[in-house]
Amino acid sequence: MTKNKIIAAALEEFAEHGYHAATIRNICKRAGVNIAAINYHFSGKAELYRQALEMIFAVKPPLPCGEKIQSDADMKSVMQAWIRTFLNRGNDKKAPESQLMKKIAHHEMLNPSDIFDEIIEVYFKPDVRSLESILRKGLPGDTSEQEIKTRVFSTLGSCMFYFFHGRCIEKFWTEGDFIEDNLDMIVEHIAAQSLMGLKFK
Amino acid sequence: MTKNKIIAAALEEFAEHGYHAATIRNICKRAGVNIAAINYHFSGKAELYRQALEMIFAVKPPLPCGEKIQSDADMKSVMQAWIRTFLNRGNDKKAPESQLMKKIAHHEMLNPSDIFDEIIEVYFKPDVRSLESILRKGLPGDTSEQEIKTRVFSTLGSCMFYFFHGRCIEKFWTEGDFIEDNLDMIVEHIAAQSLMGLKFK
DNA sequence: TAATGAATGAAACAACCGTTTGAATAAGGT
DNA sequence: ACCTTATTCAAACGGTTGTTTCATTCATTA
Repeated sequence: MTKNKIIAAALEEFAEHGYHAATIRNICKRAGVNIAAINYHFSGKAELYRQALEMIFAVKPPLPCGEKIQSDADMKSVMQAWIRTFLNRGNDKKAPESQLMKKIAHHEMLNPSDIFDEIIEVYFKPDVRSLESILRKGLPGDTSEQEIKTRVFSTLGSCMFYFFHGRCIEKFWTEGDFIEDNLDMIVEHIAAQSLMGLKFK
Repeated sequence: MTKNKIIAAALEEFAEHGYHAATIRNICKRAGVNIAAINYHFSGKAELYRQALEMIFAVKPPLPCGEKIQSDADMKSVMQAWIRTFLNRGNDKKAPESQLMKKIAHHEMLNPSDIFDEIIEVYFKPDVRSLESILRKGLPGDTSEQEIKTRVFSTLGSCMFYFFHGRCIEKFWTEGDFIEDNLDMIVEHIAAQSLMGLKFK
């Protein structure tokens, strides 16, 4: 199917260069189709991008929330599961397109298109709400909203750093894949920091 | 001075759109000069970008390191100072160009130019080393290098989240400037998480 | 087999990019 | 005043972008 070949090539091109810097000539060369195919199968570059994003963000493994937490041990394991699943979203060995999703998301984070607001709303915001619900399980009822937000952001920050800037880490210390080699320790450490001072109640 | 006007306009344009998407026609319109001035005063777009980056990354407030830490209280205050200064790098009210630096750094993080490796080396890596030296002051001598790195990255992650994605935070919960309104609490919270389980020795 | 609509292909389109040209102007020294 | 140099300007350059055109090929159905 020509349409699928184009979308697959487009995802690679958009992931590498972002929307503006990507060219339909490169996309067509990758896909092995004629340039005119873009305006035939889609109505143009913009619509191709929209459909490509719709496809890459279509499926996502669900993140655990705090609903069924009944103890401190639950809280710890659910938090670790949340972090692990979040990090895995951009590095799923069984799903090579996860890497493309991560790169495209990174481009969009810097240079948001009209579609991205919707993606944040549908794809990303529920995950943050899940994280929030986990933390609330361990926070006193009278905790200020600001403190809750700060805790959420700090956890999210650590995760997003590994999620987005993972490849940049190599520039500082390591040779090889630091994250993959130390994933268990990283997850445990972020979880421990996130749950610092918290007790199930 | 025409050259300065061009650089000032270029910094705004590069910050907003990144190197590739920025156009010299827009830069010249901003600066109120003719298009040919770019190739007269500089040798082209690339050299203009190089000089603009050299200017915006020229000065940076130094970050404290762990050298003179003598107690747990020192460790806490130095860590808080490090975090506060780091966050302030991209939000200095007394230096409006800090916002431009932050945006340009963000673009470079995604789409690194040849110059960026040098900037990381000269501008950014020493800061990470400072953070590392602070943490080492509270870690047992037999702590594994992996754990030290993980601690550094987690702290760095929280900071960089607020540094880079601060404006994106509003999309989730808040109206207004969450970071500025709650800076003290954020700094204290990140510091507390970072020093979790650490004791001066 | 003939006819119809979908899909592809080579070539050209206007618009924009960074860069260059060459003439016009401004500034400074003798 | 003059000459020399530095600076500005409008216009055009070649190249690349997304898009369009229109003839050709392919697949399907009658």
